[in-house]
Amino acid sequence: MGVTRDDVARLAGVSPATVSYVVNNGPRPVSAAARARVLAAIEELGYSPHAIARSLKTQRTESAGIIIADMLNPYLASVAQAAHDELLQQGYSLLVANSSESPARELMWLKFMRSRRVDGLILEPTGDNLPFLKRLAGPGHPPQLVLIDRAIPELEADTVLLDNVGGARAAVRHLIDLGHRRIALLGLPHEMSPGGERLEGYKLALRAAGLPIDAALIFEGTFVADEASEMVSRLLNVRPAPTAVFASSNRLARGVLQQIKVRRLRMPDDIALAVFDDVDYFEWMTPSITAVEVSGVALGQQAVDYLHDRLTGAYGGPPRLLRIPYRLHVRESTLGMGESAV
Amino acid sequence: MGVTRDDVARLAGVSPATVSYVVNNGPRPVSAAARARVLAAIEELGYSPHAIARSLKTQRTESAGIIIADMLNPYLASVAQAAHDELLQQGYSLLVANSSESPARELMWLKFMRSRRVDGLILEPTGDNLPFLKRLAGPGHPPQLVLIDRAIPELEADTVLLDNVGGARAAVRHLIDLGHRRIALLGLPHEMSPGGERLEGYKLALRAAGLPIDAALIFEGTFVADEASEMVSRLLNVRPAPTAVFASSNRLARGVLQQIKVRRLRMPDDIALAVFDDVDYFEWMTPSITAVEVSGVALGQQAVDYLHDRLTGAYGGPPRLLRIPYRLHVRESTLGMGESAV
DNA sequence: CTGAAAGCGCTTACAG
DNA sequence: CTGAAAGCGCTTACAG
Repeated sequence: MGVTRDDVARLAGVSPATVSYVVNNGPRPVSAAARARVLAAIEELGYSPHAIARSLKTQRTESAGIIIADMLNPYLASVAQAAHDELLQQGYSLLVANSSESPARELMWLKFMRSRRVDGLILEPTGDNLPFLKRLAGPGHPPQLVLIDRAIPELEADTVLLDNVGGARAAVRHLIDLGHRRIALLGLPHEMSPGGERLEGYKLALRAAGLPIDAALIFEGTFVADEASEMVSRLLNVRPAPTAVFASSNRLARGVLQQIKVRRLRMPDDIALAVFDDVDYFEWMTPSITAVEVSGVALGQQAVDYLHDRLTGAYGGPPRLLRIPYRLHVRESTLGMGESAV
Repeated sequence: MGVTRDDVARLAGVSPATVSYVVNNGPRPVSAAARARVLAAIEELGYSPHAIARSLKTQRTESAGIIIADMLNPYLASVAQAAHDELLQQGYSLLVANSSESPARELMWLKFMRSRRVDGLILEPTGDNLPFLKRLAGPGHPPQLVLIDRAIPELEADTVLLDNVGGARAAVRHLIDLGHRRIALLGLPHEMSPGGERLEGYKLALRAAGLPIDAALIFEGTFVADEASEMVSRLLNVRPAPTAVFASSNRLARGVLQQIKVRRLRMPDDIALAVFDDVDYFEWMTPSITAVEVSGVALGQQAVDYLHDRLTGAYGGPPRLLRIPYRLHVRESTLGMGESAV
């Protein structure tokens, strides 16, 4: 706006320092008379303190960044939203960025966040850029790094993950309990921790039931939505045919729904479906979709809490790791319409 | 990180100014030898230019803000994502904030964005805070304001809206063409432009067909999702019963799906449904849902283009207003399963 | 092609 | 309770 602290000081007839003390409510007292004159001058001029200049002096920006793969994914959107709300409570703002699963873009954003001197950084890592991250996340100096969703064991950083193994195992066990013996896995890339761990949960459930692990039923997908449908198409053509599918993400589930529609199949009679990651619509679709719910809100809040502990010095110990629990919602896509408890 | 331009200058054996000229590639030439020494020193020290300090001097932050009602709404998420991507192209970062439909929270964010000196601000306004916005959006000084989704005629600002009237009219006309005579409207708050305009489109379609406008069939909702289901419940109890519903938002549509599920109704036989705002799942549900698609991506990009024009001085004229066109996707929730063209 | 220096708008120790 | 002043890390006109 062009109006600075000095303008306010001049109009109020005090020193610039006094204006600062009024604006910041401290750290030293200001007489009631001077305060009143300053506040009146601020009002009259429409003065807005320059947060950028303040940051330069204080060496804190009161801001955090979050880099996620895709804010259109409702799960990640809820993580970002929760982080946003939680940070707001603590007086921080949030810079949201999309890596789009691209390591190059991730690196660009990492550099950007560093140049903007964010106090904290929440990262859903692509898995690359390890050397850069190691330098960035050195202890003591900002930004304070918290990893979410995907583990990077080589990095000394607080991490919040999902209980991928538990959730996948529970979903597949549920399918087995219903009598399914040929259960296909629609997986995320196995080399990343969510993909690998959901695959592991799938295998554990089969093994526990004494069922064979058939490589022909295991499909490894990418994050690209369009590929899902084609992959499901191949999956449905396997013989003997699978009677159930466990989809490792809501994106992959969409591919299943798409093929079911195109082929005019019925759930669960022709094929049963269970999904990792619940979406609002799953509950109100017909048939409703059985899904493992993992709270993006809980994950986002936890990440901010970890950040906050470090930033305030409330915690200074070794890296922490926490897993957000899952909840299995059994619905009509596995149970059938008649038995539904809606 | 603590390492500053002066550290680099010292190690490279040049003046601090020369470091700046290398980092910024100008505005004056640097000898190849000096450049090489500077680059080596930057690499060795891990120097990261301090964007905050730079902003203070240049008076530009190369950042923009967006304040939307709710980033969990897939439509608004796509707007934010598109704005993010478009700004990225132009070297800007984006600060995302949620007003949650709260004027107080909106005001807080407006002040925050101003104090952070964002160059541009994209706002989906709650409708309040007009005096503050008027001062904020004075011509010439930052932040440059662009309104989205909701008009505020009293404000001199570029605005990007949806073709609410056209989209609603097309959907209701489609229902009329199928023979429906009692069509209920599930509306957004009428006093805001999207709610009012979608209501107007509904009325226009009825009038054009010579049908009466029955106040008993018009429901005015809020943005709270939970209320939708209860409102739909009342709607379905109107006698004579409506044979079709036009839902003015994806949130409201969820309430319809919920009641349809609870009451075990069939679409479109018991009740037909058309929705303003398409959601990915609508296409793959059974029955698939007829919806008016409005591109959040187009809206986000257009908002950024408006911003960019102003920021670069490419446009300096009077406020502009643009409406994003709609597209009606006719699906099974109105057409029936047999006739579907999937 | 290069350096010394002013200044962006603040905070806060120093001195009264 | 208050003011004058140093300094945060940069950019860029000024002078050579």
